[in-house]
Amino acid sequence: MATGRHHRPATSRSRGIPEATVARLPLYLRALMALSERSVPTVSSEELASAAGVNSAKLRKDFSYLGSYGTRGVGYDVEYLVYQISRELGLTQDWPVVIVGIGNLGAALANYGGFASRGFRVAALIDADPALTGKPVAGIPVQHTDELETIISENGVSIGVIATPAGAAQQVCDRLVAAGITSILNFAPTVLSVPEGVDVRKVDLSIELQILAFHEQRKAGEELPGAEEEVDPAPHPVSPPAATVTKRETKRDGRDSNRDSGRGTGRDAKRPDSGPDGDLPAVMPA
Amino acid sequence: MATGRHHRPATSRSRGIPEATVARLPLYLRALMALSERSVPTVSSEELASAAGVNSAKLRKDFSYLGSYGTRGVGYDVEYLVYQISRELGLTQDWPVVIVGIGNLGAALANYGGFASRGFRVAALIDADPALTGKPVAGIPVQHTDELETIISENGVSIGVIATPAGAAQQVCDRLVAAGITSILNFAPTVLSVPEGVDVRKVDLSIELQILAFHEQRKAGEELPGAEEEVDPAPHPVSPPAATVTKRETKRDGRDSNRDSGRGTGRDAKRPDSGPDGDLPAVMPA
DNA sequence: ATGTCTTTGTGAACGCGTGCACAAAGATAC
DNA sequence: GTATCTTTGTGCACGCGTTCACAAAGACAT
Repeated sequence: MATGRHHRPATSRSRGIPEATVARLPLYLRALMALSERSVPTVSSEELASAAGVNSAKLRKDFSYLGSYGTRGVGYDVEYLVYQISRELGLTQDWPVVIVGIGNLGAALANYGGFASRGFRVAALIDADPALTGKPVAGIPVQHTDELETIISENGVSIGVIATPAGAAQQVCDRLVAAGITSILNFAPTVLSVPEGVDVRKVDLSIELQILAFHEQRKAGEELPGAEEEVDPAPHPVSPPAATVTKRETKRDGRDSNRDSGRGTGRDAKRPDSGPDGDLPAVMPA
Repeated sequence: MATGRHHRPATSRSRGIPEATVARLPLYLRALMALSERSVPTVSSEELASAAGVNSAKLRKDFSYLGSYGTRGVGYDVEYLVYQISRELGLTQDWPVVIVGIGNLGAALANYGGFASRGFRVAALIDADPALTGKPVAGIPVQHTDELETIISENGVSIGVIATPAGAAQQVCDRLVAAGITSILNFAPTVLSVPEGVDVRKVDLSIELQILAFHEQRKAGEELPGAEEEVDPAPHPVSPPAATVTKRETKRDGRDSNRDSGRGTGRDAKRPDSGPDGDLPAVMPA
């Protein structure tokens, strides 16, 4: 309970630009700036789309939300479009950013070049470790967490980056929000709860890898024509699952369950009680 | 167009688990392991959902794709569910991973604890800089790029992490794929093109910040009822886009040669100046 | 001018994802 | 056994996002 709203009305009803489109604008902008760098005057939707790795129809529709900035029969003026997208994204103004948690990751972020390239500027580095205080990272001296509120209000910071351990993230988040931050980029592997009106985006290495692993496993399974899937047929020769849990016995041990007949949709999956296919024991087996 | 396929059929038609669900499974798993740590035997969809920061109906529907693992009137068995999700994600097996590009970010990733926690294991660190070769990072000696193919084939690596500068990413990507990698996590700010069958997920700090900036700008605009917003009312005195780069050569590679000489007139830029909708005509202010 | 050619902008159809709301299933009490 | 209560599993509807396909718009040629 009390978990903060995770998202806005999602409709972005104010100016009617779909979220999915907003998420792609930076991609287009990057491609356009590369073209600009090479002094290319105009691009067609087809060219730009392939440079950005998207479908050309999608790109045109995305741009249509911004207005009609193209010329039929010719394409889009690169410089003009760069400016329009930059303005739409709010990149024509300066965005001071604070990074909280200057460990390996925080330091890497501070050093990241692409940071300052656009309108973003690292206003301060903050860490709870007194040993770090004053030490320069990426040319910026680390400040102690005690200064957090002061730094944010004095610099008018509205975007914060959390690169702390998971345990400290929610606490840091709360302080950031209380201090006036309204946008957070979270690198800690935790679900942050924030009041309405505060945006949170998360970057989670572990989750990304797990998603890749899922697809990887599926690929490996399909590879073989033999219809092996569902219940893992092959006992893994690798180490048993790192179940560090090993807690007390599950009092509800008789959990056999079973695999229903695949896609149970269409008919309510009758769950054959005490199925004959004794699947797996209650907890992480070998 | 030669540009690689961007995505799969997106439907994951093989086993019918929606992509959106797969992306949430790691979230559930994390919440479940926290519960397991505290020896909680069962959870309701409501509790687990709030811990994972999602809607309970969504969670139930997600789990329904995996099978019927709950008990009505009670909830879900934590240990059992941990195992089921782990298995579904392929986390019951060992996934060796290589990290290419051991700069600030690559080193931070190598040191990242959550990496090895699950089935993932850093099999090797690879960098093109000879000065780094042999130096241990996070306890693992960096190996030179020359060894890339050998490392991957000998260790049976199928997942690669790219943490190189943008310029090197595609090249590294091509070598990884040629060596047998079929899943890539890309931290370089570039669109990678890969052959079909290879999965790419990207993590892009700059894009995330730009998305936040967009919302931040919108918030600031709505804040004041009748204040500044919309298109900036003060259009810049029109100055030709030729500002920064005045090159004009259209010698772009073939395929558009049909109208090469045509638009060469010095002041060709004549796009929607003073367009019908009366928006601003200006361009990027340098 | 008229015609042809290229490329945009968008209406419309479709599919996926989300959330509601409720019947079904099991636990628990009696 | 029956009744009640809790919580799952899912049918259904709705809205967002993607894609197709084409008319409209402008450039260019004659």
